Amino acid sequence: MPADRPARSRRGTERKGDVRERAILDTCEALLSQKGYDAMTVGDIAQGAGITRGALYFYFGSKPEVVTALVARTVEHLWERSRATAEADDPRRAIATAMRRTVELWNEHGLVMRTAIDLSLTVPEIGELWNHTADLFIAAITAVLERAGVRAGAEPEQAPAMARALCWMIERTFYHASQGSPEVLREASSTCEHIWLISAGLTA
Amino acid sequence: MPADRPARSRRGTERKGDVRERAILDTCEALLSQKGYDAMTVGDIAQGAGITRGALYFYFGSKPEVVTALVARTVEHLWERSRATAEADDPRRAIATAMRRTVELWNEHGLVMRTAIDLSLTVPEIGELWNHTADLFIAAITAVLERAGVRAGAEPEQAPAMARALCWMIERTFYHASQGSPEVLREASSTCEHIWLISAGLTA
DNA sequence: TCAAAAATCTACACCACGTCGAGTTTTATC
DNA sequence: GATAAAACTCGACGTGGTGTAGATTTTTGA
Repeated sequence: MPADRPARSRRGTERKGDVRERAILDTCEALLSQKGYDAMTVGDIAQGAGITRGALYFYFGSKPEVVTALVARTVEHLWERSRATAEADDPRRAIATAMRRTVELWNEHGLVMRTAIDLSLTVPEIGELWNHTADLFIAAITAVLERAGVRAGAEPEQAPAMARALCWMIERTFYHASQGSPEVLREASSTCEHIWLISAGLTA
Repeated sequence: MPADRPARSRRGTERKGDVRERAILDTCEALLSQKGYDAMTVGDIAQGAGITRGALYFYFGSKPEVVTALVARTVEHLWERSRATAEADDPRRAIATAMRRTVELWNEHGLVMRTAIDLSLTVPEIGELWNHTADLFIAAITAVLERAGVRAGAEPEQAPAMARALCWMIERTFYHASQGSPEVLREASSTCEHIWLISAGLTA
């Protein structure tokens, strides 16, 4: 999306509203970590962004829409960073770097990712966003598994189904671990990596 | 909890309110499946149970409390059924029966379990209930892993940590699969069982 | 400079929540 | 089977958050 700046002239054509919009999203993220989703009121967000409630409704139609935009922003960042992941030839190496990348992502964006997961059911748009993201990861895991010799195919014991289960394992494990210290997160990552390796038939 | 009936005389000392309370919980469960948690209003529940909002607040202090009670009721049922699980000597057999049991549980109580998971963050009481349940399963998985030869100990590649990751994998996989057909659920179960077996070193 | 578009504000109506106090029914006791 | 206590029910109220409407000010671009 940030690719279609028509480059009006040179000079960033930065509308005033663009700045506000970013401020709203930033405030939303901050409040999300302080009070959580439902304790956080639209008035809080507006106040934090330096405007009134009324003004906020000029930018977003509702509270969930604000959060959806925040999730979209974050998820886009995820896609950027994960584009070239897991392309190493050696499956072991691919798995190792994928997990390292994952730890980084959860360290940076854990909060938003957790709220995305939490709201996936109640806010359909967020659900789609997150499912799409998951599908990308599942595809990547599938590729690694197949390169490691796991049979392709739709049966429950073949690569895609296993990749799906592994993806959910990683999601949920990091969801919990990212609420603790970075230490905890790294250990959780080790465990996931270990199970992934074994599942790929790369038993040490 | 249903164990401490003082057995006033013989004859069930069934207070009128007990019936109402059950009606409220049943209505809550029904509405939960129809409209979801936040669409469902306290007035709806009361109406469904044949009383007014005011009367409902005699039984429960708030909407989340109603749902918490519903989760508690269901979770208690889970504990009942899972008490004697995974006690078979042969790990393979233990894993197989555990997964079969899990499929049954999610088929029967999938809805409530999903909402319990969804509300774990926002309603602390539900979070505790669910975490406790998860801990039981993790302990059971740990036992099986160790009986299968996986090293005990707190390191990320030893039994308890692996059991935790496997538990989250199963939780999340069933969470998603239980929204689809029983067919889907059984396939998901197969995949989980397969990964669990491999992780236990019982590669077919 | 000036008109259109963008941004902001205040005020309002709405809905759901949870509380209160006053009533009615059920239960236990003599 | 009368009666006091408890269990239960109701309608009305206050509160707080949501989203909308219309008037008003600021920014933009020609």
